[in-house]
Amino acid sequence: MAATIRDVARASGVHVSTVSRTFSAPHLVNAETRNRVLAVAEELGYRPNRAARALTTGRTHNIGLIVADISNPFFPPLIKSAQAQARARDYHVFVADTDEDPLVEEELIQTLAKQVDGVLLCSPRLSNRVIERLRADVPFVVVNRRVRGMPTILMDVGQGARLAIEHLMRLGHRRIALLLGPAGSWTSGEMRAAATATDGVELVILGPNAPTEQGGLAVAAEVISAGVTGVLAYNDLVAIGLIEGLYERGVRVPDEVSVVGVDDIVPGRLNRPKLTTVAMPTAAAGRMAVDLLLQSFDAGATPTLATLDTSLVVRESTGEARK
Amino acid sequence: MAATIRDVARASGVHVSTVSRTFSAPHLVNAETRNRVLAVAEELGYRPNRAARALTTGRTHNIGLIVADISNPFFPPLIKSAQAQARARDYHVFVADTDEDPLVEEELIQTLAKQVDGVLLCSPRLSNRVIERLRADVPFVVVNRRVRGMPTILMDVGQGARLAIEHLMRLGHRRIALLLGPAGSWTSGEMRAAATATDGVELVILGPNAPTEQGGLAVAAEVISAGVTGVLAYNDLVAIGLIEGLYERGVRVPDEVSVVGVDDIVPGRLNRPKLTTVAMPTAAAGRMAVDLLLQSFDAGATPTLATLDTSLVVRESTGEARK
DNA sequence: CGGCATCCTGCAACCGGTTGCAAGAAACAT
DNA sequence: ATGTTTCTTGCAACCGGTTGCAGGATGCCG
Repeated sequence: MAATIRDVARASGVHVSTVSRTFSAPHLVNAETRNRVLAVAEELGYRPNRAARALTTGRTHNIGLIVADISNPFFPPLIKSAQAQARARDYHVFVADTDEDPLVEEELIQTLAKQVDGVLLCSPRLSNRVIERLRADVPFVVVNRRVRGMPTILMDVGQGARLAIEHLMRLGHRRIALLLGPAGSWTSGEMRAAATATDGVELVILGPNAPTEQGGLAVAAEVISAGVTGVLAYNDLVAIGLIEGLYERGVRVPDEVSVVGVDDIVPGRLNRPKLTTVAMPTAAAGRMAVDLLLQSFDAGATPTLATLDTSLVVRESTGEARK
Repeated sequence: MAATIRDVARASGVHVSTVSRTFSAPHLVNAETRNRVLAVAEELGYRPNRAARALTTGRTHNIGLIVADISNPFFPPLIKSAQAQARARDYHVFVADTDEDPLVEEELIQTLAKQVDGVLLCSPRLSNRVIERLRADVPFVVVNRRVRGMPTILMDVGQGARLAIEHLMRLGHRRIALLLGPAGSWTSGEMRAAATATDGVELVILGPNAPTEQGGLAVAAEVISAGVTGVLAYNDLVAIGLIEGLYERGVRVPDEVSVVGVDDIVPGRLNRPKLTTVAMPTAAAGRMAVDLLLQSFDAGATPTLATLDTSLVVRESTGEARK
């Protein structure tokens, strides 16, 4: 059995409260005593039990990070930067995956609620209503979804969609398909709104689609029969799947159809043709999300909204429109 | 403030112990009382505090999952299957990423120790000695590393390496490069041992390399100057990076050099040429790891060793050796 | 009607820490 | 010598639950 604070107290001949202070408020204990306690603790291999500490302080020094699908390469950079930022602030991050299932998402939040000080909710699949209700259980920062009254990090995918469509139009494309994402996705709605608001383009909207290569593969036939020369896909995975699907049907990218993705994930850079895409500031988002969350702990709740700009990365999957 | 067990007790006119039993041992409390308590609890939005419960029971019903690099696509399938299996057993999984840093890994284990019932340690970068010491703090199951006296899941990468080399030899390759992984990697050692033990092949060993596309890109020049016609890479990411690096230098795969990866990750399937690779049974490994861990809780500690077979998936990155 | 088992509930100690309060000792001021 | 302040430490209650034990109520049996 691991040593407890009482073992250390007994072995060093002081009261448990003195041992406690040695670790959580060292300036309150005499240097000599402190050193003795530390020596004994070291010898016994004592480490404060963070869960027990949390019971009285109300602070676990952990934060939860919930993502819809950990195998989507979009998330790891965000997770990594959040983890790094948290570590620098003496916090730890627990990641959990909801499998794109709102029920699992809700259950996970409930479970995490008492074991973390706050939760980073990335690309949630839950409705705003449910999220607002759950806020009573644990503080949130929401990433990639606008929820009023809550700290939020948005990556301006609407602006990104505009960049992509303008890029395609400059290349002479007039009839463009927009591949939507899954039904509950805020991102998908933003892209649609931005695309619809653009003048001078015939828009064909296809979807909802699964946010994976499978989703892209599955929609390839529809894209061909829609007679478009340019495509803006919900994300890079869909774009990669689409290119694969087009390739299988003898349609060449970018010679016959130009494809733009969103996210700028690693596989897109390795794809052939290399993917033209809207780069999302994921690392910055992860960092800011942690800061916003920690900030929301002590400051009088001032829900902040941060909107991060996206940028277009032109590679090889887009080219001049065929006449 | 969230409702506690005492709030519920007060509001329903029973003692806290009765409320406690209503949730953790319902058969011990009268049906009528139980329903009343449940109704009050529902109304107050009461949920048992799992951390507090863990303090007395010693069971958190959480398990930790530590991986070296969450952005390596090798891990997500393992994470997902572990999570699914855990959920079915009423456990939750917390994932953490060590950034390939042994010190971070150790710190993470210490932190997790009191907040989970056990830890799945995947492809650890720590030395066996340290792992054996940390076992005192928390039960482990180790994946992809042989640690004596501990439950272990191995994927037989030695056998996989043999499959890959035999495949290359059948295609007429005689001079083959083996790209090692990072220094502390058990997997890398196993591959080397298996490759060295194979007769009839001139082996060129290159490395250690970072287990990423960067690692593959960086070693491309060396591969060319080594004058080999076949390559077995530490993993798919390295293989993809290598193919990219060879391509940049005008060397065609598989026409001039054949490349075999290890892992069978998704990007390898999307790569062009599609990657020939040694498929790892990651989903099975995740499932078994959870089972082994849960099993180690109640059973009198019987450290088990499970070795899972790998298989060769032949795609487009290997072909006949040039004469 | 007495004896006994069963069911249900309360009491109180406990898990491993934290923290407000008080008291003794030492240092300092007057 | 006395009063005041500053340090240091112990005491005990508390965080939110769980659980062994005991006792009252009820039902069953002979």
